[in-house]
Amino acid sequence: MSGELTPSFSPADIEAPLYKKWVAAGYFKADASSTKPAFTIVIPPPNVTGSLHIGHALDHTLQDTLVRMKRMKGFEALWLPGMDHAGIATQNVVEKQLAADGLTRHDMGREAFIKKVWEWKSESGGAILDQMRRLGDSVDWSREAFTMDAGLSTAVLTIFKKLYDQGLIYRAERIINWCPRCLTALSDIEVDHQEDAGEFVQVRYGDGDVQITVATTRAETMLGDGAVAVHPDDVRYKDLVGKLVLLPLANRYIPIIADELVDPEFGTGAVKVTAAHDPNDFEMAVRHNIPFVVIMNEHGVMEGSDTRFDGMDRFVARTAVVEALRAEGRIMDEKRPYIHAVGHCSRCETTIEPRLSKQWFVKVAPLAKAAGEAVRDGRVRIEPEELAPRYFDWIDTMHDWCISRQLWWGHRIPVWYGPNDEVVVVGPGERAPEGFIQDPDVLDTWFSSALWPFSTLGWPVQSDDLKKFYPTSVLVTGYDILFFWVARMMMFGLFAMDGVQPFHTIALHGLVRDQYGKKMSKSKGNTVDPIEFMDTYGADALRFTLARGANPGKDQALAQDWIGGSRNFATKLWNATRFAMMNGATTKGDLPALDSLNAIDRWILSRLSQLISEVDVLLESFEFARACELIYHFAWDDLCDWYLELSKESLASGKSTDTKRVLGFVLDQLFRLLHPVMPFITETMWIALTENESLVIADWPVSNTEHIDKKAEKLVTELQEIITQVRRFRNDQGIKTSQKIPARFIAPDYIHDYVGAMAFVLRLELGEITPSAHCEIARVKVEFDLTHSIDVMAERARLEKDLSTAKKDKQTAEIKLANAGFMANAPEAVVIEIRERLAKTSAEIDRINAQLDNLTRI
RNA sequence: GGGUGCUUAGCUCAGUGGUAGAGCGUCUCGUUUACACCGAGAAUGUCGGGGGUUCGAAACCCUCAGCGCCCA
Repeated sequence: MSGELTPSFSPADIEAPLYKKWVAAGYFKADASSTKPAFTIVIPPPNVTGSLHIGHALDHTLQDTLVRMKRMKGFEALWLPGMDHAGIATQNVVEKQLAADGLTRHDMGREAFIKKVWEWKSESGGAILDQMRRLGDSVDWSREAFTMDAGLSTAVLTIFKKLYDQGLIYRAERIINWCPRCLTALSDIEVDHQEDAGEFVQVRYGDGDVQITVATTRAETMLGDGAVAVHPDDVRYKDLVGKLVLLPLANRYIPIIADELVDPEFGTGAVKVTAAHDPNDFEMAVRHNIPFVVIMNEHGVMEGSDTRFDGMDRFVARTAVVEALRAEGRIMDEKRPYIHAVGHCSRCETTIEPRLSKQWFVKVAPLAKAAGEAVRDGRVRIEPEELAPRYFDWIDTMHDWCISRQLWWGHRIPVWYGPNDEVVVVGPGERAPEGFIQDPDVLDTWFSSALWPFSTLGWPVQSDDLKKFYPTSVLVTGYDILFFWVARMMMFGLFAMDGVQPFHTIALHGLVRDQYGKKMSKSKGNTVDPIEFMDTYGADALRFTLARGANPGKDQALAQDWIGGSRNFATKLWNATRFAMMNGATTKGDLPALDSLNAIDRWILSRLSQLISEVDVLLESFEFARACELIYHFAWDDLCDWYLELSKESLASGKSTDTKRVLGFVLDQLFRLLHPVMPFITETMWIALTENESLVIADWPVSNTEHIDKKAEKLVTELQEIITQVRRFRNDQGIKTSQKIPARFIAPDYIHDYVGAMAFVLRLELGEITPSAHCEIARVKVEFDLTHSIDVMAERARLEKDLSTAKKDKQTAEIKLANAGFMANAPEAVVIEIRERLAKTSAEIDRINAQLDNLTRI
């Protein structure tokens, strides 16, 4: 039912039906055969296990804002949704379910387990998709993608083979990050470094002439030591280098070597070399031909040390080893707790164990170089640019990427091994030779997400989608996954697409923090639920709050009160629109000629025109916060507090049909401008007002420079000053709002047309009066006939306050103008401005003094 | 250790050379024919400290202090 709005705004009643309508109408569906220019965003794929958290809500709000704006601007806008298979996370979820029945994945076997995961996905996966509908995401559901889909899997095989053939994928035995709980290798970025309270002990090795004390935080690994290393220039140990020293407990002799890697300042300047259990030690061991002694199994349990510690958990062994060493009098010093950074599995928080193991790696140097260049030469822009150094810092020093995972859920590595150690990479559509066995591992989840901007568009098939929508326009994401994801997409995108970058712009936003600016975390209990917020305040209020807080690359604090404030804004708009419609606001017919309009109408059109051009520029440059701020103040201050108030008299008297048309126009344009951020409420109000089909497919407003009217703006500013002055007077005098005061205006001609409007706002009764008090600004005087005598004290206080302000302003102006340097160097316009300020404040001071004189006479 | 950002009103934050701003909170008054999820008015700041550049600095430079994030 158009043409009417319910007396109160109820988000819950309008949101779901509107979303259904939009999807049914196909507004979000992009057409690859369209002749319109393309605008593409691929969604950062949420985990299939995930649900919508407040960070998604922010990320999606910003993307939806851009996509909706571009759609209105006439672009063929595609926002492509989808999900990530999230290898470890998903496997953990399903394994946990199995564990409830006392089963492990090994009990089921690989094939059955994977089937189980797919079942889980179809039953419980993707909860986030419905939550995205709540938020109003204008994604093209017909193109929904999943990283394990057939098409995307083909993309994975294709690029794996291409990388392998060019020597960019290799298999090697290296020290990798190992999670003893997930039982898989992890890449560097899947490891979180936390400050842990550990221990730092100094252990004396050797006896008699050959003794040396080493420092360690992982005493148990000494059982696997292959050497002791010192810095080559360290005079303390010069004589010991080359000698063999007794390794306690293990009762082996190991060499003392010299290597540049050792920091002579750290600890005793001598370090133990445990080649199989530490990446730095590994490097040294390779250089010095030190044997790799593996003393721990995949579960982090001691094994193979041939000591009594075998069979102990690594942490139990740590204590036991230290005690055993102490018993031998070999502990020279110990610090406990010793706070140092320790790696933890980002999925399960288990302490990472560096482990010697054979894994597949991507050789990143050439790929990273291209990814760096694409940003350096300007093909890809990072917004805000302050974050670019962080990108370079990472990409210029990136280590080779360990891509194999000892999991079952994911893209299985397409490498087959023959009976005589032959290695064959099997591309899409190819078959492995008879008798070959496939590598059991799967690829890191980020391997497939790195292909997202083109695998979702059909690659490796040269599809219409790929031709139309690649490269994508902008990637909107939090700076926290710049390394995880963005850098990898850059590397693979440039490689797979023959140097064509995956996106033109990387627009980074910050993180949502709690109301005190603290990081949200489950352990702190300060997380918030966007769904609850939408239930309470509506999706528009949540979206507006997030967009209003989104300064490029900056974190934002969020509190429930902020969202309440946005809900209030929505209510305000709703009520203003109801009021406008009750008073006949219309969008029918042409806008009246400018010269036939009164100054108030011309003023709001002028303000609107500036708003449109400013908001447009701001949204195009990802300045969501500033754009929202401008809209908020235009709507609340200019439109509601001033334009509607100043128009009430003419609307009530029915004398102006022009105002009804202008009001309709302003609302129409405002709704268009605000629609990308608050789609639901604007759509509802706009349809009621215009009786048109949908704002989603309406045109984006264009600023009309002819509407800019400085004269009208100056006049209305003057009206605002008078009105504020009179309000202060009434307030200070304690005159009730409801009490009408007989009054008259003494003002120049150009004000006369607006005296009625002002009197209405100020509740003044115009007529011939005997004045007993007055207010005055610049060229306008308002005289009142007060039935009771005025509060002289209050009036004196008010005037004296104004006087002191004016005097201070005058003084600053005088000082400037008396400054020879200022007069000589300041630009002409600034000098004129200061002169005008001086004149204005001088007149102000005279006027106030006269009023104060008058007051003493009363 | 390397990189990077921040320090402005009680709180959270805008503000890149010309009289210090917003939201929320606070105080006073008020139901006037859209709205109390409201209106009107008010208070609140040596813009972290110290130097410098400039006619003029919250902003540019140097320096000190504190906080944060990323990486090692």
